Amino acid sequence: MDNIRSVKGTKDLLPHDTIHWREVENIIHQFMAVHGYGEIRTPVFEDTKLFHRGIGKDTDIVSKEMYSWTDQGGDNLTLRPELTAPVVRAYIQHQMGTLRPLNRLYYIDSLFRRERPQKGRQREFHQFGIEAIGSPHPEQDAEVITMAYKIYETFGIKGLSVKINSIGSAEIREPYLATLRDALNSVKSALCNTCQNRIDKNALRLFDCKNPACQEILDKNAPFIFDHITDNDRSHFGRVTAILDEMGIPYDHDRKLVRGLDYYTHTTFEITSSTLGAQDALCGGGRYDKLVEELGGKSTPAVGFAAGMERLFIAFGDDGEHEHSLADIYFLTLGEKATQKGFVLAEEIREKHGVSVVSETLQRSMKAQMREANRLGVQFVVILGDNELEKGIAVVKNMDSSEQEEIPLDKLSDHFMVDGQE
RNA sequence: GUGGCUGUAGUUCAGUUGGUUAGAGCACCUGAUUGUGGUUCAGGAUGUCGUGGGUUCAAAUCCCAUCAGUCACCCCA
Repeated sequence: MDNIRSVKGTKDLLPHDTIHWREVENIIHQFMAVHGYGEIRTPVFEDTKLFHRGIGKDTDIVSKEMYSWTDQGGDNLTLRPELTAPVVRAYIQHQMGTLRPLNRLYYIDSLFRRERPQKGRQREFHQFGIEAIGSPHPEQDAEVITMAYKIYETFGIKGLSVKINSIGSAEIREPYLATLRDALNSVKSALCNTCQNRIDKNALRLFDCKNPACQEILDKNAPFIFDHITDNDRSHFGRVTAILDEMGIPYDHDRKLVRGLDYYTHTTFEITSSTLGAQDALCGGGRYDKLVEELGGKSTPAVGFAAGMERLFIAFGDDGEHEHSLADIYFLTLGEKATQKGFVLAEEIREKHGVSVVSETLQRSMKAQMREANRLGVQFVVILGDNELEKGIAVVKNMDSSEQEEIPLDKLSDHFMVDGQE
């Protein structure tokens, strides 16, 4: 009989992990609050059509990585593989655009993609990200990129590299792709198979190919989309970089940076860290001026980024090996009566002072309980046995100094108030 | 979906050219201290050697398959 284990590509977060996750999440929440972004939480599953329309049918995500199923009522549903489309769906559904001209939103949530797991990639993973919906102006692009950079900086991540590019407005996409195909037709046979397929299906993505031979051919023959964008697009990009310069954000203009999802327009960017390995992207994002309209809303420009939580933890180079105290006080009891009384007193201490108190429920020996108290890293142990109960006192032991004193039971909870204020 | 590497105790790993009772550190438990932890000392428990088949007198060890983990490709966070 095989034991059931977590599904491939999914992970349990144990207390040892969650303590670390919560620290990071708290910093993110605080960071977002300071920037005036409000949290949004959307359902883990959506109508499959949302992703078909939002992400693009020919993308890898939609064509082969989604967890989709038909439920008992015949609805076609999908576990969200990304969060921009759901957030935009919610934005439209709740007519958030009518409340104010600009909505600044952020999220920390889990996503699902059926890929082969490897370092920095799971089937269920977590992202935090922001979506600023409503501003067409370069200031908004700059704010988003600055925030992405700054949050990694506050986390102390080393080896950061920001790459940015512009793929222009949607109107120039088709004419550009036509010239790109023309330019490559003569050398098509020299490209790798996937590149040859992409020429027709998703030509922009040619630039993502890591095959050195393909790259060489592209360098020689392929025109960059950046050189085909309009003057307006170019000045938009210039404003974005000017603000980044002013903010002291280091970046590289990477003309080959085109991103994988169909909805991007104008600015695209990515932050990588050299500490990560093969999956080196910490976060990616850009402007998506057509998506709101695409999903049935009023034409509204937007910018955002999505950042991988698991990759952030890898970049920390820290598996959460911190020694955290799980409790402040261990309530050691010996015998049935003392244990019962101890439950009442422990609760009194919790209620009065809000400190964490752990009671004994294993009926262990004193030695075993002391060892447990030490393992938990508590500062105090309250000892209550028959002897103490008879005398109406409890022994309070300070685990650092090993000193102990007798405290009358009716003064026990007050005793910790004094100590807590030291 | 494709390829490489790895599966031995809770965990990290050792286990010689196949050889009979499969080991160590850490962790855990008990005792020294009949009611006092973290140090020390003494002792203890724990394994379908990932699973299934094959070769052999004999398999943790060799072969095949399968599953799982991991890294990389693809792609992305």
